[in-house]
Amino acid sequence: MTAKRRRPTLQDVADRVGVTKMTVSRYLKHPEQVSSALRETIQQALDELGYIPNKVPDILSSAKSHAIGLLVPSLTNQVFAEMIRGFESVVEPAGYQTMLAHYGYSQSAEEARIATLLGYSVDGLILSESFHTERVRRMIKIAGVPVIELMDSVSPAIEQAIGFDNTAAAYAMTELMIERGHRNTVYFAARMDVRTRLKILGYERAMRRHGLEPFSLQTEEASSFTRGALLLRQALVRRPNLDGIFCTNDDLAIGAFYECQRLGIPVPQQIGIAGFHGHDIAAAMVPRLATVVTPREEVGRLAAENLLARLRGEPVGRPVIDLPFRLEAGESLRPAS
Amino acid sequence: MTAKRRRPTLQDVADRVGVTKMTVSRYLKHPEQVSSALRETIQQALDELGYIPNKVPDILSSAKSHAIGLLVPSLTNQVFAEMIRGFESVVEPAGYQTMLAHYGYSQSAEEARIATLLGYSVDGLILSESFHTERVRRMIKIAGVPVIELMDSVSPAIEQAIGFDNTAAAYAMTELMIERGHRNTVYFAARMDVRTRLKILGYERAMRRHGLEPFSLQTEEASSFTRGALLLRQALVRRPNLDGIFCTNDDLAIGAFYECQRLGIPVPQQIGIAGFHGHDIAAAMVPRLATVVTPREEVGRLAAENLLARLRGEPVGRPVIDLPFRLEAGESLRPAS
DNA sequence: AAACGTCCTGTTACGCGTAACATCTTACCG
DNA sequence: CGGTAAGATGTTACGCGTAACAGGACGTTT
Repeated sequence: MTAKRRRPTLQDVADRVGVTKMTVSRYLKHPEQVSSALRETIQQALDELGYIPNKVPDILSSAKSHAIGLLVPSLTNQVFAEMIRGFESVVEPAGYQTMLAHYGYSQSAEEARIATLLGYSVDGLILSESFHTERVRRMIKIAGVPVIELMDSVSPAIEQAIGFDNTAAAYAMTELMIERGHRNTVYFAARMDVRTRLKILGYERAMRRHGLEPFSLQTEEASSFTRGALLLRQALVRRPNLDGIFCTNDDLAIGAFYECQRLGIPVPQQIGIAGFHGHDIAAAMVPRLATVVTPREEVGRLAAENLLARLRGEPVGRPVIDLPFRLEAGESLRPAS
Repeated sequence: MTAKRRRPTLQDVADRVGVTKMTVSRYLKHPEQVSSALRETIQQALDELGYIPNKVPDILSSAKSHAIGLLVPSLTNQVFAEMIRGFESVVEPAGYQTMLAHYGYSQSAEEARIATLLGYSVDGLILSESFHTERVRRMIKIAGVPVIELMDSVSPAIEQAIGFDNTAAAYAMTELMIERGHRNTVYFAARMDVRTRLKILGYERAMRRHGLEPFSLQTEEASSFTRGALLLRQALVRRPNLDGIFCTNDDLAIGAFYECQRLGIPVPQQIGIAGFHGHDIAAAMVPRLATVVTPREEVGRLAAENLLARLRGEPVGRPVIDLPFRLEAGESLRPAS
């Protein structure tokens, strides 16, 4: 019977045709260099054996894998899912494979993932933070692969950052809330990553600028609808007369909104609510949620384009690519006076 | 100056220490086999050079990559994001790397992704469908890697399927709706994949069983909140006197719900609404959404455990692992009489 | 002191696709 | 018909970590 047969190699195909594996290899990469008589025979042998191209030997000798490592803190956070979609829409047609890894907002996990990805010889890296351990920076320098950092537009820690200005965005939304008469607001934050800190900064600056006292509620837990509800109840205890909630993302905002509905608090009359990112649901719900619409899919696309350019040998472009955000007032803030 | 230096290899480390690369390799894999005097020197050399382990040569000679290919149709669909989370929670601590790929519900794209993943020598594959092209089945057979198919509990096309019974789940929810007095219902389907078809089947069976006429509205577009709103308007035109909506997922259901709210249609008095999957938001919204709670994270975990067992050499377990689902009546159906 | 064991390090060979170069055939030119 | 070019195929070497085996140094046993 068939003993445990191993996956066919180029040599197996070549033997069947009666040529060397080099000829078969050429047929696969540069068919025009092979005589038309052989082409048919080789194709037939490939089909019969079911040859599956093996990239590993080439990766070993060329140290190029045609794979790009993409590191995100979390996959359940929709923002990153949409960023990934943008990224892949460019990278996949270009013939590159994405190696996705996530590190759960932990710097040591990020370090380990990067080492693993570099162990597979990825040609480039996309990171979702601009703060890294010393070892991460060193590894990347030694590996010599191009790196792009996403979702912030602060100065890049390594080479190039693509994102939007979280601080300015939060500042702008806070001002809109104030303008609409929500002056005694609370900021809801979850999972204190860098971006959240930048947003809080923008919120606080805008509040102070208008002579108001900023107040933020933070939790280490991941954000979710239920978390938003919880924070709302806490906020009402600590600031009973609050008239506005600005959330670090739409999930918290929607959770808070429903909790208001349950408690019979009219939105936006008594409390105005604003979210961040502008997911599909923000525009679908009643009332439409006020939110900062961020260009996350665009961030992914641009990251891919810039990285591919680097892999083609082009130099690093602008070190910071700052994309515009957009304020959506929705119906969860009081109407403009 | 430093000419373009390449990433250090084991040989570079060995040269610096004055041993052969075999000794350094041993230090990394079996440190107890190296004299304690050398250990320090080697570690120092590793640190100084910033050696990053290279997995590629070993993948080449062992044909084992310690990576598992995970194929999902879409990353923006939350169901898969949560399944992935369950999968990684098992696979990552076990020291395996996940290579994620998505194929946008296209069979030819699935074929291409599988070839790519096998080209990287993945040790196993997780697929999110149970229907595949002949070539896919052949490739997998030739590659000889273990494969698990997810999210259905129909008989596996290849070796083993892990999931839940979509047809039974849809049947059960349809019966619940009928029991609650929603008899003139419409099924909302988007993106007609296999699972959607199985659900429609369950819906139709339950309706017919009770002497009712099933009616389903389908679209090829991806589901979304806005899509749910759209479908609701279409349904009202085609079935003006409908009294219930059963959606293939929570997104459509929520979109339909908000559209009812906009149109002034009372839910659940005039129209009852049910979703599928039981995402966080279903329990958070007001009214709580009736939905089928599916064990998607558990599916991911079990898939990982079963695949790892296979990689340890254990035989295929039960060919079909059928996990239970749960009906959540919420507040978007009329109360039990 | 011969025989054997233990501990440590070195040597050799291997995996497989491809770039670079070598070789052979055939064709066409003056 | 020698010479050269073009076209097709073969040969060689390489990438780098590791399993398997070999060998040297030292200690212990009888």
